[in-house]
Amino acid sequence: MDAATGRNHTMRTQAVLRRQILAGELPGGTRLYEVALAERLDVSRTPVREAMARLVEEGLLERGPKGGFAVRAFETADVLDTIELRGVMEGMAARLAAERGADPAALAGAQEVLARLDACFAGDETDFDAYAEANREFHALLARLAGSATLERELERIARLPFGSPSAFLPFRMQAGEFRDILRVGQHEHRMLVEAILRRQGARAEALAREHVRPAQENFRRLFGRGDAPPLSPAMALDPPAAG
Amino acid sequence: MDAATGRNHTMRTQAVLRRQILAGELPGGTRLYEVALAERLDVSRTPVREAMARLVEEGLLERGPKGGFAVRAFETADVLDTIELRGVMEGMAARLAAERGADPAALAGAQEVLARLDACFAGDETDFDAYAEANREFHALLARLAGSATLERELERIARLPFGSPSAFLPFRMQAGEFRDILRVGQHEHRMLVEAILRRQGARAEALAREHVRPAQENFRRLFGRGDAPPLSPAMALDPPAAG
DNA sequence: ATCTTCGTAAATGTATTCATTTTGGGAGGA
DNA sequence: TCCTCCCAAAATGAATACATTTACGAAGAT
Repeated sequence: MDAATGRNHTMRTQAVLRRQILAGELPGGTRLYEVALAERLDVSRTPVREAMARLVEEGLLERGPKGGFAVRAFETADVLDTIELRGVMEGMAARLAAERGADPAALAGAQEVLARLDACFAGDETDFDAYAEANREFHALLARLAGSATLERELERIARLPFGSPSAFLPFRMQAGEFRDILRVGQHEHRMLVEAILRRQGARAEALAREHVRPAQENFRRLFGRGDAPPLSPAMALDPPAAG
Repeated sequence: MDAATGRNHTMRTQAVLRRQILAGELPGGTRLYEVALAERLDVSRTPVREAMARLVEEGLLERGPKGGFAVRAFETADVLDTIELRGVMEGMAARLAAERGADPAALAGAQEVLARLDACFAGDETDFDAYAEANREFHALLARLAGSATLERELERIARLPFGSPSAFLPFRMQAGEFRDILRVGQHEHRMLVEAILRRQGARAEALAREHVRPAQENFRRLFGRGDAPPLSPAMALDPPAAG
Protein backbone atom coordinates (compact mmCIF):
# COMPACT_ATOMS: atom_id res chain seq x y z
CA MET A 1 0.00 0.00 0.00
CA ASP A 2 2.73 2.40 -1.01
CA ALA A 3 0.65 4.86 -2.98
CA ALA A 4 -0.41 7.90 -1.03
CA THR A 5 -3.30 8.23 -3.48
CA GLY A 6 -6.65 8.69 -1.83
CA ARG A 7 -7.54 9.63 1.64
CA ASN A 8 -8.88 6.38 3.05
CA HIS A 9 -8.11 2.68 2.87
CA THR A 10 -10.75 1.98 0.26
CA MET A 11 -9.43 4.52 -2.20
CA ARG A 12 -5.83 3.52 -1.67
CA THR A 13 -6.69 -0.13 -2.24
CA GLN A 14 -8.65 0.83 -5.31
CA ALA A 15 -5.72 2.86 -6.65
CA VAL A 16 -3.21 0.09 -6.03
CA LEU A 17 -5.36 -2.54 -7.72
CA ARG A 18 -6.16 -0.26 -10.64
CA ARG A 19 -2.52 0.45 -11.23
CA GLN A 20 -1.62 -3.23 -11.10
CA ILE A 21 -4.41 -4.17 -13.48
CA LEU A 22 -3.58 -1.46 -16.00
CA ALA A 23 0.10 -2.31 -15.72
CA GLY A 24 -0.63 -5.92 -16.59
CA GLU A 25 0.72 -7.20 -13.30
CA LEU A 26 -2.61 -8.89 -12.74
CA PRO A 27 -3.42 -10.70 -15.99
CA GLY A 28 -6.98 -10.99 -17.20
CA GLY A 29 -8.88 -13.77 -15.50
CA THR A 30 -6.88 -13.56 -12.28
CA ARG A 31 -9.17 -14.15 -9.36
CA LEU A 32 -8.81 -11.78 -6.44
CA TYR A 33 -9.37 -13.16 -2.97
CA GLU A 34 -10.43 -10.85 -0.20
CA VAL A 35 -8.35 -12.36 2.57
CA ALA A 36 -5.17 -12.63 0.54
CA LEU A 37 -5.47 -9.05 -0.67
CA ALA A 38 -6.33 -7.77 2.78
CA GLU A 39 -3.19 -9.33 4.19
CA ARG A 40 -0.99 -8.19 1.35
CA LEU A 41 -2.22 -4.60 1.61
CA ASP A 42 -2.45 -4.67 5.39
CA VAL A 43 -6.07 -3.60 5.69
CA SER A 44 -9.21 -5.47 6.66
CA ARG A 45 -11.52 -7.25 4.25
CA THR A 46 -14.06 -4.44 4.34
CA PRO A 47 -12.16 -1.80 2.36
CA VAL A 48 -10.92 -4.52 0.00
CA ARG A 49 -14.47 -5.53 -0.81
CA GLU A 50 -15.46 -1.92 -1.23
CA ALA A 51 -12.53 -1.18 -3.52
CA MET A 52 -13.27 -4.20 -5.67
CA ALA A 53 -16.93 -3.20 -5.97
CA ARG A 54 -15.83 0.18 -7.27
CA LEU A 55 -13.45 -1.42 -9.74
CA VAL A 56 -16.38 -3.40 -11.07
CA GLU A 57 -18.15 -0.08 -11.64
CA GLU A 58 -15.09 1.08 -13.56
CA GLY A 59 -15.20 -2.05 -15.65
CA LEU A 60 -11.80 -3.37 -14.64
CA LEU A 61 -13.09 -6.27 -12.55
CA GLU A 62 -16.07 -8.55 -12.89
CA ARG A 63 -18.07 -10.51 -10.39
CA GLY A 64 -18.10 -14.27 -10.54
CA PRO A 65 -21.51 -15.96 -10.72
CA LYS A 66 -21.07 -17.36 -7.22
CA GLY A 67 -19.36 -14.41 -5.63
CA GLY A 68 -15.79 -13.33 -5.85
CA PHE A 69 -14.00 -11.02 -8.24
CA ALA A 70 -11.75 -11.57 -11.23
CA VAL A 71 -9.70 -9.26 -13.42
CA ARG A 72 -11.45 -8.66 -16.70
CA ALA A 73 -9.64 -9.96 -19.76
CA PHE A 74 -8.88 -7.29 -22.31
CA GLU A 75 -7.94 -8.97 -25.51
CA THR A 76 -6.73 -7.14 -28.57
CA ALA A 77 -10.13 -7.42 -30.21
CA ASP A 78 -11.83 -6.01 -27.11
CA VAL A 79 -9.57 -3.00 -27.06
CA LEU A 80 -10.10 -2.30 -30.76
CA ASP A 81 -13.86 -2.56 -30.25
CA THR A 82 -13.70 -0.27 -27.25
CA ILE A 83 -12.00 2.36 -29.39
CA GLU A 84 -14.57 1.79 -32.14
CA LEU A 85 -17.37 2.20 -29.62
CA ARG A 86 -15.91 5.46 -28.42
CA GLY A 87 -15.92 6.68 -32.02
CA VAL A 88 -19.55 5.69 -32.45
CA MET A 89 -20.61 7.37 -29.22
CA GLU A 90 -18.62 10.52 -29.86
CA GLY A 91 -20.21 10.48 -33.30
CA MET A 92 -23.62 10.46 -31.67
CA ALA A 93 -22.55 13.30 -29.39
CA ALA A 94 -21.32 15.37 -32.34
CA ARG A 95 -24.50 14.70 -34.31
CA LEU A 96 -26.75 15.63 -31.40
CA ALA A 97 -24.75 18.78 -30.77
CA ALA A 98 -25.17 19.77 -34.41
CA GLU A 99 -28.85 18.87 -34.62
CA ARG A 100 -29.91 20.41 -31.35
CA GLY A 101 -27.56 23.35 -31.40
CA ALA A 102 -24.73 23.33 -28.95
CA ASP A 103 -24.57 25.43 -25.83
CA PRO A 104 -22.70 28.67 -26.77
CA ALA A 105 -20.63 28.64 -23.60
CA ALA A 106 -19.46 25.09 -24.23
CA LEU A 107 -18.69 25.95 -27.84
CA ALA A 108 -16.60 28.92 -26.73
CA GLY A 109 -14.77 26.59 -24.39
CA ALA A 110 -14.10 24.22 -27.28
CA GLN A 111 -12.62 27.06 -29.34
CA GLU A 112 -10.37 27.96 -26.44
CA VAL A 113 -9.12 24.39 -26.15
CA LEU A 114 -8.51 24.30 -29.90
CA ALA A 115 -6.25 27.32 -29.55
CA ARG A 116 -4.36 25.63 -26.76
CA LEU A 117 -3.92 22.50 -28.87
CA ASP A 118 -2.47 24.63 -31.65
CA ALA A 119 -0.03 26.17 -29.21
CA CYS A 120 1.47 22.74 -28.58
CA PHE A 121 2.92 22.82 -32.10
CA ALA A 122 4.20 26.40 -31.81
CA GLY A 123 7.86 25.75 -31.18
CA ASP A 124 10.20 23.33 -32.90
CA GLU A 125 9.53 20.87 -30.14
CA THR A 126 6.03 19.45 -29.81
CA ASP A 127 4.63 19.62 -26.29
CA PHE A 128 3.12 16.15 -26.09
CA ASP A 129 2.12 16.38 -22.45
CA ALA A 130 0.18 19.59 -22.92
CA TYR A 131 -1.42 18.11 -26.03
CA ALA A 132 -2.56 15.04 -24.09
CA GLU A 133 -4.19 17.15 -21.42
CA ALA A 134 -5.88 19.54 -23.85
CA ASN A 135 -6.98 16.64 -26.02
CA ARG A 136 -8.68 15.05 -23.05
CA GLU A 137 -10.42 18.32 -22.33
CA PHE A 138 -11.59 18.64 -25.90
CA HIS A 139 -13.20 15.23 -25.93
CA ALA A 140 -14.82 15.86 -22.57
CA LEU A 141 -16.26 19.07 -23.96
CA LEU A 142 -17.53 17.25 -27.02
CA ALA A 143 -19.52 14.97 -24.74
CA ARG A 144 -21.02 17.99 -23.05
CA LEU A 145 -21.86 19.77 -26.28
CA ALA A 146 -24.54 17.19 -26.94
CA GLY A 147 -26.39 18.26 -23.81
CA SER A 148 -27.10 14.66 -22.87
CA ALA A 149 -26.29 13.59 -19.34
CA THR A 150 -26.73 9.93 -20.23
CA LEU A 151 -24.32 10.07 -23.15
CA GLU A 152 -21.80 12.06 -21.16
CA ARG A 153 -21.84 9.52 -18.38
CA GLU A 154 -21.43 6.52 -20.66
CA LEU A 155 -18.59 8.20 -22.53
CA GLU A 156 -16.80 8.85 -19.28
CA ARG A 157 -17.16 5.18 -18.53
CA ILE A 158 -15.64 4.14 -21.84
CA ALA A 159 -12.74 6.51 -21.30
CA ARG A 160 -11.67 4.60 -18.17
CA LEU A 161 -11.38 1.28 -19.93
CA PRO A 162 -7.89 0.26 -21.05
CA PHE A 163 -6.99 2.36 -24.08
CA GLY A 164 -10.47 3.84 -24.04
CA SER A 165 -9.23 7.34 -23.38
CA PRO A 166 -8.83 9.76 -26.28
CA SER A 167 -5.29 10.48 -25.11
CA ALA A 168 -4.37 6.88 -24.36
CA PHE A 169 -1.59 6.67 -26.93
CA LEU A 170 0.08 9.96 -26.33
CA PRO A 171 2.44 8.66 -23.65
CA PHE A 172 3.96 6.29 -26.19
CA ARG A 173 5.39 8.99 -28.44
CA MET A 174 6.59 6.61 -31.19
CA GLN A 175 8.89 8.42 -33.61
CA ALA A 176 8.48 12.02 -32.58
CA GLY A 177 8.48 13.44 -36.08
CA GLU A 178 5.89 11.14 -37.56
CA PHE A 179 3.82 11.36 -34.44
CA ARG A 180 3.76 15.14 -34.63
CA ASP A 181 2.25 14.85 -38.10
CA ILE A 182 -0.40 12.44 -36.89
CA LEU A 183 -1.37 14.87 -34.16
CA ARG A 184 -1.56 17.70 -36.69
CA VAL A 185 -4.06 15.71 -38.71
CA GLY A 186 -6.01 15.01 -35.56
CA GLN A 187 -6.08 18.68 -34.70
CA HIS A 188 -7.39 19.46 -38.19
CA GLU A 189 -10.20 16.98 -37.57
CA HIS A 190 -10.95 18.73 -34.29
CA ARG A 191 -11.44 22.01 -36.14
CA MET A 192 -13.61 20.45 -38.83
CA LEU A 193 -15.69 18.83 -36.13
CA VAL A 194 -16.41 22.10 -34.35
CA GLU A 195 -17.14 23.77 -37.69
CA ALA A 196 -19.61 21.03 -38.60
CA ILE A 197 -21.39 21.43 -35.28
CA LEU A 198 -21.56 25.19 -35.74
CA ARG A 199 -23.06 24.77 -39.21
CA ARG A 200 -25.54 22.21 -37.90
CA GLN A 201 -24.15 19.54 -40.21
CA GLY A 202 -25.07 16.50 -38.14
CA ALA A 203 -24.08 13.75 -40.55
CA ARG A 204 -20.72 15.35 -41.27
CA ALA A 205 -20.00 15.87 -37.60
CA GLU A 206 -20.81 12.24 -36.88
CA ALA A 207 -18.62 10.96 -39.71
CA LEU A 208 -15.71 13.10 -38.57
CA ALA A 209 -15.92 11.91 -34.98
CA ARG A 210 -15.96 8.30 -36.12
CA GLU A 211 -13.00 8.71 -38.40
CA HIS A 212 -11.14 10.49 -35.65
CA VAL A 213 -10.58 7.24 -33.73
CA ARG A 214 -8.90 5.37 -36.59
CA PRO A 215 -5.35 6.49 -35.71
CA ALA A 216 -5.89 5.20 -32.19
CA GLN A 217 -6.82 1.79 -33.54
CA GLU A 218 -3.85 1.83 -35.90
CA ASN A 219 -1.48 2.83 -33.12
CA PHE A 220 -2.75 0.02 -30.99
CA ARG A 221 -2.21 -2.51 -33.74
CA ARG A 222 1.29 -1.24 -34.32
CA LEU A 223 2.19 -1.44 -30.65
CA PHE A 224 0.53 -4.72 -29.71
CA GLY A 225 0.41 -6.88 -32.78
CA ARG A 226 -2.19 -7.16 -35.47
CA GLY A 227 -5.67 -8.57 -35.32
CA ASP A 228 -6.17 -11.28 -32.76
CA ALA A 229 -3.06 -11.51 -30.67
CA PRO A 230 -3.20 -12.96 -27.14
CA PRO A 231 -4.26 -10.82 -24.17
CA LEU A 232 -2.11 -7.80 -23.71
CA SER A 233 -0.06 -7.43 -20.64
CA PRO A 234 2.77 -4.95 -21.22
CA ALA A 235 2.80 -1.53 -19.73
CA MET A 236 -0.73 -0.24 -19.90
CA ALA A 237 -0.17 1.98 -16.92
CA LEU A 238 -1.15 5.18 -18.59
CA ASP A 239 -3.74 7.85 -18.46
CA PRO A 240 -5.11 7.13 -15.01
CA PRO A 241 -8.75 8.13 -14.46
CA ALA A 242 -9.50 11.50 -12.99
CA ALA A 243 -11.02 10.28 -9.75
CA GLY A 244 -11.72 7.08 -7.89
CA MET B 1 -38.19 -7.54 2.77
CA ASP B 2 -41.20 -9.30 1.32
CA ALA B 3 -39.72 -10.38 -1.98
CA ALA B 4 -38.41 -13.93 -2.03
CA THR B 5 -36.15 -12.86 -4.90
CA GLY B 6 -32.55 -13.82 -4.46
CA ARG B 7 -30.95 -16.25 -2.13
CA ASN B 8 -29.19 -13.99 0.34
CA HIS B 9 -29.81 -10.70 2.12
CA THR B 10 -27.78 -8.69 -0.37
CA MET B 11 -29.76 -9.85 -3.38
CA ARG B 12 -33.09 -9.43 -1.64
CA THR B 13 -32.19 -5.90 -0.60
CA GLN B 14 -31.02 -5.18 -4.11
CA ALA B 15 -34.27 -6.50 -5.57
CA VAL B 16 -36.42 -4.50 -3.18
CA LEU B 17 -34.57 -1.28 -3.86
CA ARG B 18 -34.56 -1.84 -7.60
CA ARG B 19 -38.29 -2.40 -7.63
CA GLN B 20 -38.93 0.72 -5.59
CA ILE B 21 -36.69 2.83 -7.79
CA LEU B 22 -38.19 1.59 -11.03
CA ALA B 23 -41.67 2.00 -9.57
CA GLY B 24 -40.95 5.61 -8.80
CA GLU B 25 -41.49 5.12 -5.08
CA LEU B 26 -38.03 6.55 -4.53
CA PRO B 27 -37.86 9.72 -6.63
CA GLY B 28 -34.66 10.75 -8.30
CA GLY B 29 -32.27 12.50 -5.96
CA THR B 30 -33.52 10.69 -2.87
CA ARG B 31 -30.61 9.97 -0.60
CA LEU B 32 -30.45 6.48 0.85
CA TYR B 33 -29.05 6.10 4.35
CA GLU B 34 -27.55 2.82 5.37
CA VAL B 35 -28.86 2.70 8.91
CA ALA B 36 -32.40 3.72 8.01
CA LEU B 37 -32.58 1.15 5.22
CA ALA B 38 -31.04 -1.56 7.37
CA GLU B 39 -33.69 -1.02 10.02
CA ARG B 40 -36.51 -0.84 7.53
CA LEU B 41 -35.45 -4.05 5.80
CA ASP B 42 -34.36 -5.74 9.03
CA VAL B 43 -30.84 -6.60 7.95
CA SER B 44 -27.47 -5.23 8.98
CA ARG B 45 -25.69 -2.37 7.24
CA THR B 46 -23.33 -4.73 5.43
CA PRO B 47 -25.74 -6.24 2.89
CA VAL B 48 -27.35 -2.84 2.44
CA ARG B 49 -24.03 -1.34 1.43
CA GLU B 50 -23.34 -4.26 -0.84
CA ALA B 51 -26.74 -4.02 -2.50
CA MET B 52 -26.34 -0.28 -3.06
CA ALA B 53 -22.89 -0.82 -4.59
CA ARG B 54 -24.42 -3.25 -7.06
CA LEU B 55 -27.20 -0.82 -7.89
CA VAL B 56 -24.55 1.74 -8.74
CA GLU B 57 -23.13 -0.81 -11.18
CA GLU B 58 -26.59 -1.12 -12.70
CA GLY B 59 -26.79 2.63 -13.04
CA LEU B 60 -29.80 3.12 -10.79
CA LEU B 61 -27.93 4.76 -7.91
CA GLU B 62 -24.99 7.09 -7.80
CA ARG B 63 -22.37 7.75 -5.18
CA GLY B 64 -22.16 11.13 -3.52
CA PRO B 65 -18.78 12.87 -3.63
CA LYS B 66 -18.35 12.41 0.09
CA GLY B 67 -19.84 8.98 0.44
CA GLY B 68 -23.43 7.94 0.53
CA PHE B 69 -25.83 6.94 -2.20
CA ALA B 70 -28.66 8.71 -4.00
CA VAL B 71 -31.26 7.61 -6.50
CA ARG B 72 -30.30 8.74 -9.97
CA ALA B 73 -32.67 11.20 -11.56
CA PHE B 74 -34.14 10.01 -14.83
CA GLU B 75 -35.67 12.96 -16.57
CA THR B 76 -37.65 12.69 -19.75
CA ALA B 77 -34.72 13.89 -21.82
CA ASP B 78 -32.43 11.31 -20.21
CA VAL B 79 -34.80 8.49 -21.05
CA LEU B 80 -35.16 9.61 -24.66
CA ASP B 81 -31.40 9.83 -24.98
CA THR B 82 -30.98 6.40 -23.44
CA ILE B 83 -33.28 4.97 -26.10
CA GLU B 84 -31.39 6.89 -28.77
CA LEU B 85 -28.12 5.54 -27.45
CA ARG B 86 -29.45 2.01 -27.60
CA GLY B 87 -30.32 2.61 -31.24
CA VAL B 88 -26.84 3.89 -32.00
CA MET B 89 -25.17 0.98 -30.26
CA GLU B 90 -27.44 -1.63 -31.81
CA GLY B 91 -26.67 0.10 -35.10
CA MET B 92 -22.98 -0.45 -34.49
CA ALA B 93 -23.67 -4.09 -33.61
CA ALA B 94 -25.65 -4.60 -36.81
CA ARG B 95 -22.99 -2.92 -38.91
CA LEU B 96 -20.18 -4.96 -37.39
CA ALA B 97 -22.16 -8.16 -37.85
CA ALA B 98 -22.66 -7.32 -41.52
CA GLU B 99 -19.08 -6.20 -42.12
CA ARG B 100 -17.37 -9.02 -40.29
CA GLY B 101 -19.82 -11.73 -41.15
CA ALA B 102 -22.01 -13.01 -38.38
CA ASP B 103 -21.53 -16.34 -36.65
CA PRO B 104 -23.75 -18.86 -38.53
CA ALA B 105 -25.02 -20.43 -35.32
CA ALA B 106 -26.10 -17.08 -33.93
CA LEU B 107 -27.74 -16.21 -37.25
CA ALA B 108 -29.68 -19.46 -37.19
CA GLY B 109 -30.78 -18.59 -33.67
CA ALA B 110 -31.97 -15.22 -34.91
CA GLN B 111 -34.03 -16.87 -37.64
CA GLU B 112 -35.61 -19.12 -35.06
CA VAL B 113 -36.54 -16.18 -32.87
CA LEU B 114 -38.01 -14.41 -35.89
CA ALA B 115 -40.29 -17.37 -36.47
CA ARG B 116 -41.39 -17.28 -32.86
CA LEU B 117 -42.12 -13.58 -33.11
CA ASP B 118 -44.29 -14.26 -36.15
CA ALA B 119 -46.17 -16.88 -34.21
CA CYS B 120 -47.29 -14.25 -31.72
CA PHE B 121 -49.50 -12.78 -34.44
CA ALA B 122 -50.88 -16.14 -35.55
CA GLY B 123 -54.27 -16.09 -33.86
CA ASP B 124 -56.78 -13.28 -33.66
CA GLU B 125 -55.37 -12.36 -30.30
CA THR B 126 -51.82 -11.03 -30.17
CA ASP B 127 -49.65 -12.74 -27.57
CA PHE B 128 -47.94 -9.68 -26.15
CA ASP B 129 -46.13 -11.51 -23.37
CA ALA B 130 -44.55 -14.01 -25.72
CA TYR B 131 -43.64 -11.16 -28.06
CA ALA B 132 -41.92 -9.27 -25.25
CA GLU B 133 -39.81 -12.27 -24.33
CA ALA B 134 -38.88 -13.16 -27.89
CA ASN B 135 -38.14 -9.53 -28.68
CA ARG B 136 -35.74 -9.40 -25.78
CA GLU B 137 -34.04 -12.52 -27.08
CA PHE B 138 -33.78 -11.07 -30.56
CA HIS B 139 -32.03 -7.95 -29.38
CA ALA B 140 -29.71 -9.97 -27.17
CA LEU B 141 -28.81 -12.08 -30.18
CA LEU B 142 -28.20 -8.96 -32.24
CA ALA B 143 -25.62 -7.88 -29.70
CA ARG B 144 -23.93 -11.26 -30.01
CA LEU B 145 -23.97 -11.29 -33.80
CA ALA B 146 -21.37 -8.54 -33.78
CA GLY B 147 -18.93 -10.83 -32.02
CA SER B 148 -17.81 -8.04 -29.71
CA ALA B 149 -17.72 -8.78 -26.02
CA THR B 150 -17.30 -5.11 -25.18
CA LEU B 151 -20.32 -4.03 -27.18
CA GLU B 152 -22.43 -6.87 -25.84
CA ARG B 153 -21.60 -5.90 -22.30
CA GLU B 154 -22.35 -2.22 -22.74
CA LEU B 155 -25.63 -2.99 -24.48
CA GLU B 156 -26.66 -5.18 -21.58
CA ARG B 157 -25.91 -2.27 -19.33
CA ILE B 158 -28.10 0.09 -21.31
CA ALA B 159 -30.92 -2.41 -21.28
CA ARG B 160 -31.18 -2.26 -17.49
CA LEU B 161 -31.64 1.48 -17.37
CA PRO B 162 -35.23 2.71 -17.05
CA PHE B 163 -36.92 2.20 -20.43
CA GLY B 164 -33.61 1.09 -21.87
CA SER B 165 -34.86 -2.39 -22.63
CA PRO B 166 -36.06 -3.20 -26.15
CA SER B 167 -39.27 -4.57 -24.67
CA ALA B 168 -39.76 -1.82 -22.15
CA PHE B 169 -43.05 -0.61 -23.58
CA LEU B 170 -44.71 -3.90 -24.23
CA PRO B 171 -46.30 -4.12 -20.77
CA PHE B 172 -48.24 -0.96 -21.47
CA ARG B 173 -50.30 -2.38 -24.34
CA MET B 174 -51.98 0.92 -25.29
CA GLN B 175 -54.86 0.29 -27.66
CA ALA B 176 -54.41 -3.34 -28.56
CA GLY B 177 -55.33 -2.96 -32.22
CA GLU B 178 -53.03 -0.08 -33.00
CA PHE B 179 -50.29 -1.61 -30.91
CA ARG B 180 -50.49 -4.85 -32.86
CA ASP B 181 -49.83 -2.90 -36.02
CA ILE B 182 -46.84 -1.17 -34.48
CA LEU B 183 -45.40 -4.53 -33.52
CA ARG B 184 -45.98 -5.84 -37.03
CA VAL B 185 -43.90 -3.00 -38.41
CA GLY B 186 -41.23 -3.73 -35.84
CA GLN B 187 -41.17 -7.37 -36.83
CA HIS B 188 -40.76 -6.36 -40.47
CA GLU B 189 -37.77 -4.29 -39.44
CA HIS B 190 -36.35 -7.30 -37.62
CA ARG B 191 -36.51 -9.31 -40.85
CA MET B 192 -34.94 -6.57 -42.92
CA LEU B 193 -32.19 -6.26 -40.33
CA VAL B 194 -31.27 -9.93 -40.52
CA GLU B 195 -31.44 -9.82 -44.29
CA ALA B 196 -29.10 -6.83 -44.40
CA ILE B 197 -26.62 -8.61 -42.14
CA LEU B 198 -26.77 -11.72 -44.31
CA ARG B 199 -26.10 -9.66 -47.43
CA ARG B 200 -23.22 -7.86 -45.71
CA GLN B 201 -24.96 -4.50 -46.13
CA GLY B 202 -23.43 -2.72 -43.16
CA ALA B 203 -24.79 0.77 -43.72
CA ARG B 204 -28.31 -0.51 -44.31
CA ALA B 205 -28.19 -2.70 -41.23
CA GLU B 206 -27.03 0.22 -39.11
CA ALA B 207 -29.74 2.53 -40.43
CA LEU B 208 -32.43 -0.06 -39.79
CA ALA B 209 -31.32 -0.66 -36.22
CA ARG B 210 -31.33 3.07 -35.52
CA GLU B 211 -34.76 3.59 -36.98
CA HIS B 212 -36.03 0.64 -35.02
CA VAL B 213 -35.94 2.57 -31.75
CA ARG B 214 -38.13 5.47 -32.94
CA PRO B 215 -41.43 3.86 -31.88
CA ALA B 216 -40.02 3.40 -28.38
CA GLN B 217 -39.23 7.09 -28.18
CA GLU B 218 -42.66 7.97 -29.53
CA ASN B 219 -44.39 5.66 -27.08
CA PHE B 220 -42.49 7.23 -24.24
CA ARG B 221 -43.51 10.72 -25.30
CA ARG B 222 -47.12 9.67 -25.56
CA LEU B 223 -47.12 8.10 -22.13
CA PHE B 224 -45.12 10.65 -20.19
CA GLY B 225 -45.57 13.98 -21.83
CA ARG B 226 -43.64 15.61 -24.59
CA GLY B 227 -40.15 17.01 -24.62
CA ASP B 228 -38.86 18.24 -21.33
CA ALA B 229 -41.40 17.37 -18.67
CA PRO B 230 -40.34 17.03 -15.02
CA PRO B 231 -38.81 13.80 -13.68
CA LEU B 232 -41.01 10.82 -14.22
CA SER B 233 -42.31 8.92 -11.30
CA PRO B 234 -45.33 6.82 -12.34
CA ALA B 235 -45.18 3.09 -12.65
CA MET B 236 -41.89 2.24 -14.22
CA ALA B 237 -41.91 -1.15 -12.59
CA LEU B 238 -41.43 -3.19 -15.70
CA ASP B 239 -38.99 -5.45 -17.39
CA PRO B 240 -36.81 -6.32 -14.43
CA PRO B 241 -33.22 -7.28 -15.28
CA ALA B 242 -32.35 -10.90 -15.72
CA ALA B 243 -30.03 -11.23 -12.77
CA GLY B 244 -28.61 -9.27 -9.88
C1' DA C 1 -10.99 -48.35 -11.60
C1' DT C 2 -14.41 -45.06 -10.94
C1' DC C 3 -18.06 -42.96 -8.89
C1' DT C 4 -20.32 -41.21 -4.85
C1' DT C 5 -20.26 -39.32 -0.42
C1' DC C 6 -18.79 -36.89 3.22
C1' DG C 7 -15.73 -33.93 5.79
C1' DT C 8 -12.64 -30.25 6.09
C1' DA C 9 -10.68 -26.04 4.72
C1' DA C 10 -11.19 -21.92 2.38
C1' DA C 11 -13.86 -18.26 0.69
C1' DT C 12 -17.68 -15.28 0.87
C1' DG C 13 -21.87 -13.46 3.53
C1' DT C 14 -23.57 -11.11 7.71
C1' DA C 15 -23.65 -8.86 12.13
C1' DT C 16 -21.58 -6.04 15.50
C1' DT C 17 -18.48 -2.86 17.41
C1' DC C 18 -15.41 0.84 17.24
C1' DA C 19 -13.25 4.85 14.61
C1' DT C 20 -13.42 8.68 11.71
C1' DT C 21 -15.62 12.04 9.05
C1' DT C 22 -19.33 15.02 8.01
C1' DT C 23 -23.18 17.83 9.09
C1' DG C 24 -25.96 21.10 11.24
C1' DG C 25 -27.17 24.07 14.79
C1' DG C 26 -26.44 27.06 18.60
C1' DA C 27 -23.49 30.10 21.53
C1' DG C 28 -20.72 33.86 21.45
C1' DG C 29 -18.67 37.84 19.56
C1' DA C 30 -17.96 41.52 15.98
C1' DT D 1 -27.82 41.03 12.13
C1' DC D 2 -24.48 38.14 10.62
C1' DC D 3 -20.43 35.64 10.95
C1' DT D 4 -17.38 32.28 13.14
C1' DC D 5 -16.25 28.64 15.95
C1' DC D 6 -17.15 24.61 18.23
C1' DC D 7 -19.62 20.72 19.82
C1' DA D 8 -22.85 16.98 19.40
C1' DA D 9 -25.32 13.91 16.61
C1' DA D 10 -25.48 11.35 12.64
C1' DA D 11 -23.54 9.12 8.90
C1' DT D 12 -19.98 6.54 6.70
C1' DG D 13 -15.35 3.94 7.11
C1' DA D 14 -12.96 0.07 9.07
C1' DA D 15 -12.02 -3.94 11.88
C1' DT D 16 -13.38 -8.11 13.88
C1' DA D 17 -16.10 -12.13 15.06
C1' DC D 18 -19.24 -15.34 13.55
C1' DA D 19 -22.25 -17.86 9.94
C1' DT D 20 -22.95 -19.89 5.72
C1' DT D 21 -21.69 -21.52 1.44
C1' DT D 22 -18.53 -23.47 -1.81
C1' DA D 23 -14.55 -26.18 -3.38
C1' DC D 24 -11.82 -30.02 -3.25
C1' DG D 25 -9.93 -34.19 -1.98
C1' DA D 26 -9.84 -38.49 0.49
C1' DA D 27 -12.16 -42.61 1.84
C1' DG D 28 -15.23 -46.06 0.93
C1' DA D 29 -18.55 -48.66 -1.87
C1' DT D 30 -19.84 -50.58 -6.22
